[in-house]
Amino acid sequence: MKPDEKPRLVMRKQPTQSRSIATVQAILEGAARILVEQGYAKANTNVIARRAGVSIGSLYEYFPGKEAIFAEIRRRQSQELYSALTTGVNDTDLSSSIKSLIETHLRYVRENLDLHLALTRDVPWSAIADIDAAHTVDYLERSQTFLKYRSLRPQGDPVFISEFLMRLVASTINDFAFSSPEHLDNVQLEESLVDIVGRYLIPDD
Amino acid sequence: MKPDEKPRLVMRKQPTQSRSIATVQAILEGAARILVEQGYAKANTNVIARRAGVSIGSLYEYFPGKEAIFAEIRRRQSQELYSALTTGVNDTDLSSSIKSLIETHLRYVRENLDLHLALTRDVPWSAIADIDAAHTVDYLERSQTFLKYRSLRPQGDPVFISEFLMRLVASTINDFAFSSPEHLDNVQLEESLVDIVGRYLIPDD
DNA sequence: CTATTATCTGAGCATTTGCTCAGGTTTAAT
DNA sequence: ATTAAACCTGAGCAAATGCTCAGATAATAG
Repeated sequence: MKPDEKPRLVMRKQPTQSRSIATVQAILEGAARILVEQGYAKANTNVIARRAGVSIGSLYEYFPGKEAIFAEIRRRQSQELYSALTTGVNDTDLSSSIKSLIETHLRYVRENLDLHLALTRDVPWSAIADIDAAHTVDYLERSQTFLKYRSLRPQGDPVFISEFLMRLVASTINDFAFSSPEHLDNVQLEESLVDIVGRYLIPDD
Repeated sequence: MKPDEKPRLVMRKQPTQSRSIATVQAILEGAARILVEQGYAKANTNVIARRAGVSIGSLYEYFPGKEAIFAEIRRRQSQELYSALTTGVNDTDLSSSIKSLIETHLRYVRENLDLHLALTRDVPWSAIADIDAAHTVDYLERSQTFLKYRSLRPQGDPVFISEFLMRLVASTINDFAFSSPEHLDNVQLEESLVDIVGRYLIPDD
């Protein structure tokens, strides 16, 4: 029997009144600002509270520490991306679904560049480890059922192929955002991604 | 005239005697251990020094702070990977060079998994931002001259295509290491990468 | 109107972390 | 052997950070 440790990455309680919802919102926005402008190291709870225009006591009312704040920010961002990706997929046209996924992902990264970069660069893995996991699983299942019943060029496990392509697209976009953000607006990037995935997946007929 | 700030990411001085070289080595190894086992947040200078069996004073003799220690670790790791990648490339056979790059990169990540993950996950961007830059530039130049004088299927800027593929391969491997390390030993991963890149690049003849 | 619950405040103590410095030891040079 | 330079030590202070708690204010319920 472990003396069950207190969770350090989830909110202590959910705000119910509109006043407190605003408070939490202010904290999250303040934290995001500090993160983008000063980096994770300088984003301590006192600084966040001041920037949010909220007392330090209120902050600890809802969050057990700064990790939990950024975990929550990440959760919301992740949810937003996932929703966007999901809506673009239709179950009948493979090519157009691929194109839509890449387009949507690129657009999302462009539109949230600063926060997206700061979150993935600076916030320690331990704080955001399992957050995307649920979405990823969900996402994988979708794309798997999608691919499984189609005859595709590459031989081998469709489950793996599905994961492989998903990670390839996402990580390539992230890497460009990281190291070469000027290319996010370069049409070549989108075209190349669509091209390489399409060519890999679809038989030459 | 800026009051030129002291660099916070480079070693204060190079050790010359064998004794001090060993000290620095111990510090780097201790730091790497702590990083892997406890994470960046818990790796403060006092802990690192104790783990390295070195006094805190000695640590500050060589490093201005913990960021510099991990920057140095990163520099050495990056150098190792870059050397490995470079040797595998020959200037005549495109297919075999691609295969070699992918193989080498995968082997490197497999063999340094824990440290590699900890470095990219936990160590803040600010500490390792420009370290890979030099290598990347170098690397890009090589692959560009390599591709530029060859007729390739994809139309468009060969400079971009070169960067695109480099980032695609590297980031996909890293992403699997991150989120799906069990697949690093899966032959499908290597095969798929070789397949997708080869098919993208090389005309159907 | 009263009681209860939710929310907010910020001074301030405890803990952690960063880092120096005065003094000691080892190595190299002459 | 003597001196100089390189190297090491760790107590301990300054600064940063984490977090609580006693008490105030606002919303809601009965």
